[in-house]
Amino acid sequence: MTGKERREQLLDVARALFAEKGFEVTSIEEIAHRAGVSKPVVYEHFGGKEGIYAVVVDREMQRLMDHIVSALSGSHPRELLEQAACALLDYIEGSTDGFRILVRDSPVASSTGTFSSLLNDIASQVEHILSVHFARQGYDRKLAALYAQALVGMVALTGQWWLEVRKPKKDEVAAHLVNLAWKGLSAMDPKPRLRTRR
Amino acid sequence: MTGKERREQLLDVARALFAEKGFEVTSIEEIAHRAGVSKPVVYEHFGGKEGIYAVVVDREMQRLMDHIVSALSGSHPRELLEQAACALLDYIEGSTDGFRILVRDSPVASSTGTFSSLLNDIASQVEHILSVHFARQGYDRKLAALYAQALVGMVALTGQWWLEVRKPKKDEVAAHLVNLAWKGLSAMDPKPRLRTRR
DNA sequence: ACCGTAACTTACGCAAGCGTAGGTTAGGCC
DNA sequence: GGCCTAACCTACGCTTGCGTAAGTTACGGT
Repeated sequence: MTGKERREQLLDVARALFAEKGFEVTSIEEIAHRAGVSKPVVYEHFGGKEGIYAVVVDREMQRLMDHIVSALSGSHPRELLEQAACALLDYIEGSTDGFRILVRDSPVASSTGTFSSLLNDIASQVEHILSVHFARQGYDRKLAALYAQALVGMVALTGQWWLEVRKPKKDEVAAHLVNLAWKGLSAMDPKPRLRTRR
Repeated sequence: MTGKERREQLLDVARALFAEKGFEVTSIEEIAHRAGVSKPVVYEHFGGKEGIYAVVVDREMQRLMDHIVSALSGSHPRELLEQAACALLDYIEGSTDGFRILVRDSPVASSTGTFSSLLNDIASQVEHILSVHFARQGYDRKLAALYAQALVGMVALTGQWWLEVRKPKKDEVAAHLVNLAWKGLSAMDPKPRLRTRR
């Protein structure tokens, strides 16, 4: 097997293991073993555990960001919200393991002292979008950060839950999330539908 | 130092360490050392790492639940929401370390295979409350689970974020969360105020 | 046919950390 | 005063898992 191939295979195996057991508990030996290879091969390619983990996380972040950014085509915030929610659920469905990894906290991230979750990066993207909307509506821009966290938390935890139960269908989940975020509990649509989708 | 005292002290130390570094990374030796005592003392009291962790988590869950349950006095769902949000933020403020622990995933929890976070227990409480409201409004009760996850995720991630930035003030954060959940982005109050609080 | 390199191996050194065995202090109780 | 027990210690065995050193196969180019 060529170097490139092996490298990709190792990344696949590692992603699955990190998703299943977390960073600390996963051992390099296990990664190597499951790839049908011996330990030093992993060191050859990635230099160590942090190394391979970093690559896995980086790729997954990239993947997720691409997914979401390319989905945002609308101008109205409600459309954007809908598209973002759909994109995230698509990502969760398509890269379940990756999502599981992103949701756990990173190993060294706590060394920064600050709130670790990688969802923070996403939240700050959302914050920018919201900030524009807020300015237009006359709300305090400072509050965009708060609402961004709230929205991201809403979608992320629901996504994590949906990952297990897989019911109702994805589009329906997205429609309800948008429904809640946009209209609120007081004025919810009993049977919300997606508007921009497909 | 008497047995009871030592036990409590060890629990305090362990809570702080688990919050700071997570379960895997925290060692019994470190707990013992920081308590100014040697390893076997910890084993004497708790039998092992899982043992002391279990007690810490159990206490913290209890504490959180008590906090929230005792705060719920209203009848209108909006009041309940407001009270719950306030209670959670109070808890976060008062037991920062405990909240950090509850938010991380538990060590053996992934062995169950199912979605690990302890927030799930809270979500199912919320689900019951929502379910009543949904029935009254003619919504599909099956959807209460989804909306419960969404609401819990919203408050939890915002709480985690607020833990770091500590701004704006707690009551204000609660007011905005209720604002978003109740009225939605489309009809938000620019300067929401708490209604039931104090 | 020969050499070099790329892919991979076995085998080891080493540190961290769990859990335990056995011994030591000290204070209450008869 | 002698004894028992509760609280604690030092010291050890053992496993796991990281990272590395040195050797082996196989294939392509000259």
